[in-house]
This record gives sequence, structure tokens and C-alpha cells, in this order.
Amino acid sequence: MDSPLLKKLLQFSEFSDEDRDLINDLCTDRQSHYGAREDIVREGEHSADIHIVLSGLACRYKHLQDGSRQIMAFLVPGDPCDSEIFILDAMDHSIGTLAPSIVASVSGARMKELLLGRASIALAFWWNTLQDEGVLRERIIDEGRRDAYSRVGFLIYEIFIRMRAFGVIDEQKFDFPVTQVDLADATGLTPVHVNRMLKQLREENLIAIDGKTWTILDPDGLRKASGYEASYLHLDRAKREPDSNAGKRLQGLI
Amino acid sequence: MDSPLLKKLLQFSEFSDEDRDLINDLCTDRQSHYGAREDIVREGEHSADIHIVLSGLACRYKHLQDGSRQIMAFLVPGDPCDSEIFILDAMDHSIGTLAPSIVASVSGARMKELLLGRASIALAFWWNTLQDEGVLRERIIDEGRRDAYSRVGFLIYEIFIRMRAFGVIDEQKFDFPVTQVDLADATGLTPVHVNRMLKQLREENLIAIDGKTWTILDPDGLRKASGYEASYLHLDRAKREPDSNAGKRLQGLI
DNA sequence: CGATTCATTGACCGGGATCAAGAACCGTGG
DNA sequence: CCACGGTTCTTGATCCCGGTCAATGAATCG
Repeated sequence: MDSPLLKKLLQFSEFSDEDRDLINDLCTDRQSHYGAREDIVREGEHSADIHIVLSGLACRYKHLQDGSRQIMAFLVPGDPCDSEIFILDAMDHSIGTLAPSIVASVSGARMKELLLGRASIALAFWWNTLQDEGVLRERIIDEGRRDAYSRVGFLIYEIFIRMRAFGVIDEQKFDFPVTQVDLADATGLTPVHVNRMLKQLREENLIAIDGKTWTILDPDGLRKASGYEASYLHLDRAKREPDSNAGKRLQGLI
Repeated sequence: MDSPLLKKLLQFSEFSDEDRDLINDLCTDRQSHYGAREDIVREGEHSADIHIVLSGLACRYKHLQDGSRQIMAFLVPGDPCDSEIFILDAMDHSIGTLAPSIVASVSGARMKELLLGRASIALAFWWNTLQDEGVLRERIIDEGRRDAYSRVGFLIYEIFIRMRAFGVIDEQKFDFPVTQVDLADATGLTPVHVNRMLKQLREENLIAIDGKTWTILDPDGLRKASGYEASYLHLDRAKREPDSNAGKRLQGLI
């Protein structure tokens, strides 16, 4: 069975059976269970391990002096949290769960070995880093140039697209176990105003929320409302490759 | 004579004389002169070359549908613009000059060869990517959680620190040839409000502006006013790495 | 069950946007 | 040398989006 990590990396590259086994093995080695709102790695720490989210939901965040929190990225199943940790000797931000999650730990040494021996795998991780950077840049635009309505819509739509690319969307439904406070910390708005924007999105029949299950009723309408452009996720790359089967995997994803 | 690129990479690693020559050669191969406000790479393009800013000032930016522009990062002399271009097949943002600049072009093939053959150099470039990511994350915090005053102060202080780390600061003076519109596009504020914040910073004797020459009159005061924390630039940590094998970690990565 | 977190809604306020009008600063050509 | 048209900078007046404060439900859980 494919691990979430392999599923994720398959968005970027194709792998030999041997590569696939190596990637899957990374996730089965050591697994830790976290509750909601627990830290996986803290700012300033240096961990000997790197981490990969297998299930649940985590985020990159940072606390400011005034006590407020800024969420800089959501980490969905398959996302490596800190594949760079064995280069830097201290994290400049924290990683924590938002919902109960299962996280795989891989020793930095083993990661190093794999990246040394397997250029094909190393390349996929490099790609992942570039996608992360694209997401960060898009969030800067989001906060700098979009109003609250687009900001909330954008965040929801991006999560939707990433979940769908990862293949965990049944119809338009997906599990997104965040509070409105979390969304506020991610968008730079107040919880009160996030609530108002969600209300508006619901009233316009773009989304529906039932507990932690979100439904995108009108993906196209939501995309337009949020001013979303998909290019930065580089999900379409596989489609353009002339001799690749990847196109089949990703068909209909965008 | 050390090229700006070597100066920049020396922030992260130490190099053998041979490494130094290889890095310097990158910058002397092909140099292009750009005027102010010209594009070096456009969104959607795939260039065979990667680019390095040697003098002047450039930025990463993106235009939105409504015509507004968001500057996501400033590129000062020594900064590689797109060392990842030979992996991705399309840029998800543009890079353009703000002031007349000299830019070095290096073929992707040569870059790849260098990163393959020289782990020590590959490591420095990897570090550079991580620093870029840190800057992006800090900008998200900046826009999400700080008020206009801190935002403008923060941006100025970061440029000051990066220029100083690069070694082009005479006393507290440095050349920063941007318009207030550029600063507005970078902070997500309006030019009018940027002007008001600059006025305030001047009145508090934190900075002085004479044409394109900026002076930080009170670095400590500016840092405090902007809520700046330096850790994310990793300026002090990189060199401490005692492990001479560190560079080899990246072998086979590209 | 209370107790605690989370969602929702209303009333009011303020920071920054918007609009507008000069002023200072160019590079250009006469 | 000045006259000029175009940026860029500066400042004031007004408005509105989103923050703040507060109160009430709703949902979850020991």
C-alpha cells in the first residue's frame, strides 16, 4: 500500500519499484501519535529526526512577542515537515498539530543516506521544497493584496486543491479539522471576522461546513471569488511531460 | 577580487581556493546590464539560464488581475534569482530590476554540473534557499500580524541587516534606490501611508533619507520599533558547522 | 449534567485606504 | 540658462473594512 509520502511525491516524479519501497519504508519505521494542539518540533530546537505527516493536520507557525500566533502553512498527510533540519542546526519556526495526527520520524542520517544514494528521490524532495516556497509566496500575496473575503476563500480553495491532488477528496467533501481561531491565525484576520466571511461564503452557496467536514459546493465559484491561480503549486508539471504516465494520475486535478 | 556571489555564499560556508575560483567564474562569464524597471525573468517563462544580481537592486514580484503588484522579496547584490529554474519548467513569479543593475547569467547545465561536482558549493546554495524561505515566512508574519509602522520599519531594518551582512554598508549608510510605491508594493500598504510611516520614522530620528541614500541613525531603536528577530536569516549559525563532510550530504541531490 | 471550548451576532471604533491637491524633483529640449 | 512635462513626494479630508468589545448559543466532554 502506498504511504501518504509516496502519494505526495508522485505528484512530482515517477519512481522505480525500488524507489517506491524505499520511500514507503521511511514512513513505517517509527510512527508517533499526537493529540490535537501538540508541538512536533519547536522553534530553536534541533532534532536528529525529520518528520512526515501521515494523517491528521499540522501547521508551521510562530508565536510573536504579543502572544499572537501566525500560521504560515498547513501540512496535510504526505507533507514532510522539516526535510532540511539536518542542514540547519535550529528551526526558525515551530511545527504543531491542529488535530490528532500520526507522524513518521526518520533519522537525519538515514535521510542523508537516501538523498545520497537516490538522485531520483532527492529530486522529488527538492521539488517539494520549491512547492512549499510557492505556497509561501502566494500567502504573501494573499495577505498583502486581497481583502478578507478573498483571503478566507483562497485559503479554503488551496487546501481543497492540495487535498484533491493528494487524492483524499470524496466528491467535494474533505476533512478539515480546524477552528475559526486557527483560520484567523492563518489569514491574519480576527476570529470574529473569519466567522463573518465564512457566513458569507455559505450564504452564497460556495461552501458548506458540517462539523469538521467541509464541502466545496461550487469549486469554480470559489476559485473566482478568491482570485486563485493554480500555477504556483506546479501540479500540472506531470501533464506536460511527453512520455509520462503521470498525466493520467493527475487528470482532472486542476 | 571576490564576486558579490562569493561574498554572499561566504555568509554560509567556507571555501577552498578552488571553490572560490569556480564561484567567481560563474559571475564573469556573461553579464547583462539592465535599466530600472526591466524584467529579468517573467512569470510563466522557462529560461535556460539562472541569474545572479551583481549590482543594483531587483525583486521577486507578481502582478494580480486587478493590476496591483506584490513584491515578495528584494534581491540585493550577491543574491541568486532562480537557482531552481532548471528543475521547474515555468517560473511562478517574475523577477525584475528596481534600479539599473548588472546581472550575471549562468547556463543551467553549468550550474547543474557545478552542484554535482562540488558538494561544498551545493551546500551553500541549499543554505541560500533555506534563508530565502525564512525571509518569506517572516514577511508573512510581517503582513499578517504587524501594523503599518512596524511593517515599514521591519522592511527597512531587514534590508539594512542583509546589506550589512553582505558588507556594503559604510557607517550606517547604504544605497536603497526604491520609490515609495515600491515600498508600498512590498508591504501591502498604500504609497500614501508608507509616506506617513517614513515621516514618523524620520521624526523619531530612527532613519534619514537623502535621495536614494538611506541612513539608519538608530539601528537598535529601529529594531525595537519593528519587532525584529534575527534568527531566521541564519547568519550566525551557518559557519559554525564543524563537520567537514557537511557538504557531501548534498551529493546526488540534483 | 456543569464546564469549557467554539461559533455566532450586534454595536461601535479606529487604522489605513481613498480622493485630491500641491510641492519638490527630475531629465529633456529650446 | 530656463521652461516644461512627468514622476515622485507630501499633506489634508473623508470614508470604510476589519478590529474590538461583549453577550448569547451551540457543541463537546469529563
